[in-house]
Amino acid sequence: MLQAKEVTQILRAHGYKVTPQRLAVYHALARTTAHPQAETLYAELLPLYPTMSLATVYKTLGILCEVGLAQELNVGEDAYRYDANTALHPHICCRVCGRVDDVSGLSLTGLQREAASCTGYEVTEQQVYFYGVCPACREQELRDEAGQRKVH
Amino acid sequence: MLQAKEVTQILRAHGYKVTPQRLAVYHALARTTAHPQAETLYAELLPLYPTMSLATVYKTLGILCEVGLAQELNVGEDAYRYDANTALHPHICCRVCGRVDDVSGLSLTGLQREAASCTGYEVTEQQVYFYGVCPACREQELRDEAGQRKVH
DNA sequence: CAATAACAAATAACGATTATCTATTTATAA
DNA sequence: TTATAAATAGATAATCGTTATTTGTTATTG
Repeated sequence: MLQAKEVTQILRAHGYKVTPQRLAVYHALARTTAHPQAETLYAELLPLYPTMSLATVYKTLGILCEVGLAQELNVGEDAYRYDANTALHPHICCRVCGRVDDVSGLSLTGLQREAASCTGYEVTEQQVYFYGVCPACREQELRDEAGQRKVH
Repeated sequence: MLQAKEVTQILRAHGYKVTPQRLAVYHALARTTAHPQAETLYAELLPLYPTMSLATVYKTLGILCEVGLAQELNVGEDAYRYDANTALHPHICCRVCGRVDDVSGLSLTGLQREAASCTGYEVTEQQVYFYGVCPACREQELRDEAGQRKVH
């Protein structure tokens, strides 16, 4: 998570003005690893910035992605998610509760090179998404099964 | 690409009726490797089935995904793409022309196991997307650069 | 201090997808 | 084959995430 000073520098370097709203969106995003949607960030910021509009959140997120302070995720929901961690790393999404977590400790740079040689593309980016059931939901499922067995 | 008879069996086995429209959507999708959007399939089918509506295409694609005859892709566009090849394989998307190709010859099963052990999730699916510039667009870019040099 | 440009907020617009409703078609068994 | 019940297709409208537009405000520069 970058400091306000660094964020300011980066925005200015790309010709964008620095406003309290923009810093607030960045810090709300950088403070969490929950990969929120625009709507979630908006709801979180509204108490602090009662005049902020959802359109401003979207526009700011677009700018943050453009200048390399965030990345956009799409796990197949109806809405985008955002991540202030722009390092190359996979994400994993729980099919039960919908949470999205980072996956750290997988080396993916080899994949990119392989993909380039398979396809003839010049490969510049990649996104890796896993889907399954998170630990909390797995436990819940085990509890549910146990409960059902008692009923029978 | 499965034959109509097999598709019929699979749909019936899942309790769905088999209609000319459903077979047509499946075959239009299975015939191509371009990973079309619903709109594209609709435009392709309209001359053959003048009464078909876009809603029917969407509903049919949803059913095909549910019964395992297709999968849904999302490379970050505003619309979903669909693929009748349901085997686990990555996709690669050209940032210039937007085309989406299959990547074959990458082994991904190890990744899934690694992700499970990193996160504690039970991992059931994955999607791998690469982004870059396709061979055709790379050539075009080279030609454009050559042209610019002449002008100077 | 004036002039200019960029901005935030509000609103409307847009477009992909889904829900609803009705007439039609399919599957099934007599 | 044909009658019947259930499921479907198509038309239409609705929904919702996202983007464009407009207008008044703020910040910056000379």
